[in-house]
Amino acid sequence: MWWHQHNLCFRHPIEEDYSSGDLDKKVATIAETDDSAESEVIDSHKRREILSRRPSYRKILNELSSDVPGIPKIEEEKSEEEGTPPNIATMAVPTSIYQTSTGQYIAIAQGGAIQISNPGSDGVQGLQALTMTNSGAPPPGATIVQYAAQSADGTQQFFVPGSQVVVQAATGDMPTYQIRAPTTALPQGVVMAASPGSLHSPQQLAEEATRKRELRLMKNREAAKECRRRKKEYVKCLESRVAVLEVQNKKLIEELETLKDICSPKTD
DNA sequence: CCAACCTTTCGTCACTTTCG
DNA sequence: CGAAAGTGACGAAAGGTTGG
Repeated sequence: MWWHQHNLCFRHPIEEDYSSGDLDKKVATIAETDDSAESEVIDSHKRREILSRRPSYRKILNELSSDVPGIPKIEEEKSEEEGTPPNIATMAVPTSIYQTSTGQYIAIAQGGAIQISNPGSDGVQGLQALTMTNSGAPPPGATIVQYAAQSADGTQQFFVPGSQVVVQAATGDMPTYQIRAPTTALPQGVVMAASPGSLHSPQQLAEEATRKRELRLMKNREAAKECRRRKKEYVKCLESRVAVLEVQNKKLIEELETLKDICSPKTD
């Protein structure tokens, strides 16, 4: 059965119909019916070693666009790196704005409201409002705030100066953010995560490892989304280029026929 | 109506490429 | 050179389609 999978997977991605998902399905079905999982992994590795990669979609499309003026380039996203994102400006007088290690912005207003924005999002869902459940003195434990995040489910941790540490305490559809008292004071505006050197117990190390894994998975999830978006854009670009070339080809054929008629008029 | 099949979308892993 | 980003492959899940 492996020959089948090899044949499928060795097809160059550009040659495939991206809108069709049955290829994945067929491969999956083949994998499921194979009773040797170990050989599958080994074979998968061999196949990947043999597979040659081609440049990224962004690179290909940008090369295409440099050749053909009509094709737009895929722009690098810069908004998250150039100061406060636009949607932050709509907030109600935040006293502090922080950026997490994953690029999210967190603003804490004087009234205790917390807003989290995802700079990479489309702006509609990028801003989420949180309301702290305590407005006075914090309890000995933690203040739990919740928000309905559509994309972020990785664990994050960052410090809020003067009083608290914000920890994303749970993963899943409804992550929980906890505002905790920090063990040490941090300077204003510093955003940092717990470093391995500051951890002591095996449990803390395990939590740190879990946090890192969640962060990595979240980043990879977002990267995969972005990659698929670029791939779609790339395919659209190719399709439009095909359409343009077909029109050009048709015109050239017509022109050729006209010239033929002129050069060799019929003698009837 | 429902089971079987198809299509699409998404998360994850493993690996490659890019960047500082 | 290591970290981060990008991407192909894979599997799962959900929704759509179709024939009995």
